[in-house]
Amino acid sequence: MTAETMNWIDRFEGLSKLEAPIRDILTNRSTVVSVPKDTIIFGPGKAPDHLLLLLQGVVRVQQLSENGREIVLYRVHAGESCVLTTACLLAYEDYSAEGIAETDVQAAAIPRAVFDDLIAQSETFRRFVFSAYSRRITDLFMVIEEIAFQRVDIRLAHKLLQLAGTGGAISATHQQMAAELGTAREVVSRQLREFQRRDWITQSRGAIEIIDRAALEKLAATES
Amino acid sequence: MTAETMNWIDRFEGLSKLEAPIRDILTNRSTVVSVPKDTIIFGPGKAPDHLLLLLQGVVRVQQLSENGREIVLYRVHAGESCVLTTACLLAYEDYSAEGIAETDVQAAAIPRAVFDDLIAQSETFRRFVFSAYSRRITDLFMVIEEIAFQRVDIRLAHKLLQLAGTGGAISATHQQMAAELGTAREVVSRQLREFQRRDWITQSRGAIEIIDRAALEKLAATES
DNA sequence: GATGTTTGGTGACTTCGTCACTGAAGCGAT
DNA sequence: ATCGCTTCAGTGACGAAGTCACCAAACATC
Repeated sequence: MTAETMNWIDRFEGLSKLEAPIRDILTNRSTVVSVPKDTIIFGPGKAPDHLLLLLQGVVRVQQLSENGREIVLYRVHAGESCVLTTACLLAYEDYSAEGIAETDVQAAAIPRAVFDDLIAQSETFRRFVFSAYSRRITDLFMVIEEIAFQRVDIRLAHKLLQLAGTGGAISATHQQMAAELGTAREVVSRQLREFQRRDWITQSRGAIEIIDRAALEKLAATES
Repeated sequence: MTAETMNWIDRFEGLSKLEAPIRDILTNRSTVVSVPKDTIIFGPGKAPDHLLLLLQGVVRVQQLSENGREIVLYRVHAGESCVLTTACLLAYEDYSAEGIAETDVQAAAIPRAVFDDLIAQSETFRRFVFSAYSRRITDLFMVIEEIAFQRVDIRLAHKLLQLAGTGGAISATHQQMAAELGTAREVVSRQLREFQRRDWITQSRGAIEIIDRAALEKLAATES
């Protein structure tokens, strides 16, 4: 229980220098939870009472609108924390963002009271938390900048490169790609058709494969 | 110096129940600064090393893009804190948002080290800070939702009502209104012309006056 | 193989963003 | 006052993006 369970702390950049007594609090007063893929971890009317530190897997945080459209805000990967949940804990208003397990997920859940203790007692932990906030806010700024000022073809090229594995294969429907960019399905379909016409990608139902990575990178690097 | 200077703490909802020793730290180790209108309080390459608590005035936080366009993210009013600056303190990346004094501004500046002390020692202060973060993040979510999913005429009507004083007068150029919404000046001009045609507003150089508030409210309440 | 569901394709149309240019309004200096 | 400069707003043409209604192909299920 000691060497084995304490190890997860070191997976977090920023927590490796954590003071010994704080490490103990963290290991003893948090629980490791497993969440199956596609579970809604938090969302409207489902406020979590724990801070989650992701050990394994990916959580997608997205925003829903009344008219059924959605946009992906950012992803939380292993080694990162879901600070939005702490924000949510204290939010007087409900907000409409939700977090979904994109893969099977393992996370360390820290109860609200323990979180408060850790913040009070450890400067290292404080740095970790505020740095996480900072990163998320920066992410949100980038999302705003992109949807407000960037053309969709550039953003789509960017996303394709970002989502593609080393082989260039992407498993996503046009609808899902539209949600990534916060636009409409038809817009994505048309852009992908154009990419295909230029032999930059090939498509099949629910899948996209990048053929000419260089061309997409060139488009993605376009200013304005 | 005592009764007079300690008073500003009570202007902050969330700090009124602050423990006495913490109040002392706050009053003795922070300085009240005055900033003239239009000063850039923080921005790219100008990272502040203080947390600011706004005593008087309004700070506008906005995002700039490479191609010269801009969008207003939110405003900080008296009684609120500029948490973004703390995020900025720890941000490893520079971000492109900037804070501008929209009026003459008075603020209590808390040095980074004192901020850390206060966070460590006072649960009340922690609540205050995290609650402020939560509010800002909610604001950013709303901005994203609006620019991604709302029509500009609805958003413009909304902004006009929001910016108008009790008399219905707004002092802003079309360019400034465009920045409020993150759109182009021509778009705002066309929409305002349409509003004027319907006798909802009157315009003159650098000023807009609301005539038919009810009509604008009806439009702003439109779904989708 | 028949049926229903999901996914993608399409055309027509509206809304929004961009570009290039015009003219009007305000302001300061002489 | 009036000349010149700067800021602000109006305009038309066009391209990009979002919306709507509908269809067809691919897949899933029975």
